[in-house]
Amino acid sequence: MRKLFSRISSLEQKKLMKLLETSILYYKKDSTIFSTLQTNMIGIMLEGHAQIIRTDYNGNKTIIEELKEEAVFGSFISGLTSNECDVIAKEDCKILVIDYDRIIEDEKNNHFSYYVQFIKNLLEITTDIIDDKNNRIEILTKKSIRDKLLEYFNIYSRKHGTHIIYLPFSYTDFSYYLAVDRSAMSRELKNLRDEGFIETKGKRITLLYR
Amino acid sequence: MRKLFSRISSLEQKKLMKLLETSILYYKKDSTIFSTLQTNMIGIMLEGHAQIIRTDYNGNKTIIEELKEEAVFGSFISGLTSNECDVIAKEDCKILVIDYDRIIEDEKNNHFSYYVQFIKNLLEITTDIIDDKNNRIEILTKKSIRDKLLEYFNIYSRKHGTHIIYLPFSYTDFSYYLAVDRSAMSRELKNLRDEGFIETKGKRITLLYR
DNA sequence: TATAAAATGTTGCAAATGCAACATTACACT
DNA sequence: AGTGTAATGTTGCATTTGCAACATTTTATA
Repeated sequence: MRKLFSRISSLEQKKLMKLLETSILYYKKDSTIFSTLQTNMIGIMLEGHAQIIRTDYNGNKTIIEELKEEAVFGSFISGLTSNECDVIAKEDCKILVIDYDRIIEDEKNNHFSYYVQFIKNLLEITTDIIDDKNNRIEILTKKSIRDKLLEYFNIYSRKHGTHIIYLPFSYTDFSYYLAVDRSAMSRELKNLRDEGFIETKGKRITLLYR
Repeated sequence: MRKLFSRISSLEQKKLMKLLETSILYYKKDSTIFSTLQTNMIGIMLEGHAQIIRTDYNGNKTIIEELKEEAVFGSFISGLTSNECDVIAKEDCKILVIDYDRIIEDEKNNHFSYYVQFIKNLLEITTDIIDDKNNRIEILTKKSIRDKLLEYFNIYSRKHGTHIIYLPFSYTDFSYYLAVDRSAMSRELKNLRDEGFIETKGKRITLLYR
């Protein structure tokens, strides 16, 4: 994962945070970090662990994203706008908050090299995010559950250069990621097993084709 | 739409293009601009009009994106990686090509204010793109065709602040965007009409609910 | 304006999937 | 270790959707 402060020394980092008038916020376990309202804010998880959670009209909760250390998040990144999403601290968290508009609008900081580096890092992170979103869209546009699974496997396999997949989330969350019914997905995984395309053991899936 | 060269004078723009060693390429109508291979390149359509087109294993072609003047495109933006996508000129085109790696890696240019402005512009464009991708994902994750349509309508309506929708593409392409069968979508639109939720006339859809 | 080509509308049918309900297993917490 | 909770596996059934085939309308092009 790319980092927001790579190629920036800790001294420069301090100057930068002064420049951007960032603030550091602390949250206790189980407290709400962001609600939908705050917009144009970028959060960087310095310490701790949180989850972006959506609650739909039925009250069902789904984990949209896991936020570990170094994770960058915010409304414009995660698509929180107009959705009923909250960011909930699963441990005590220390979060750096930056006003996105300040980054873009201020011109007086342009001559600080570390400031430019910071923006480049942010640009790299956003293009990585686009890449992830493109992958998900590629998967979601497949018509059948089988094709969605296989596309996920292909992308994972290509990215990691391996035929053994370790699911980074539970099967329940996996079905949400693919936007299909969990039990139907389970059925299709069984079909793929029976037909000899894959082997599974827990969250490890081995691709047997090709 | 945001522009890559906003807040940059034409003189600075020239300097910038020298700095980044950009090149301007000309393409005749119906010629192929990008094939899948070229990666890490950003294209800016200066003059003309092109389409990003995917050809699947059946030979079916679908328009992924329309590229009009000022449009920014490239593998990392459009998810062209590993897909059978081509960019085809529909008119004679004049395209500015920039090596993305050069933007990110070079540090010697950091002190040019217009260079920083350029990167900021690029950052803004990428965050806008993320926003679009998030919207599409939001739509694609709906289970039924009806819900996909309604979600599209809602997002459009919110963005444009109107209850009258002018589809920016054909119904055929619309069904591709929603990743559903065209005839099934047509059927569902008819249902929505019959139930009094919408009125349609060509590509104009009027929302009657709420 | 004529004609071909593309887009759109419509329908029957088969197949895939969502849904619900329940059994079984894994996991977390005390 | 024991107990409650969450995750996963399984299956029948109703519904939705994709697919195919064709009619009709619109658009593009000579």
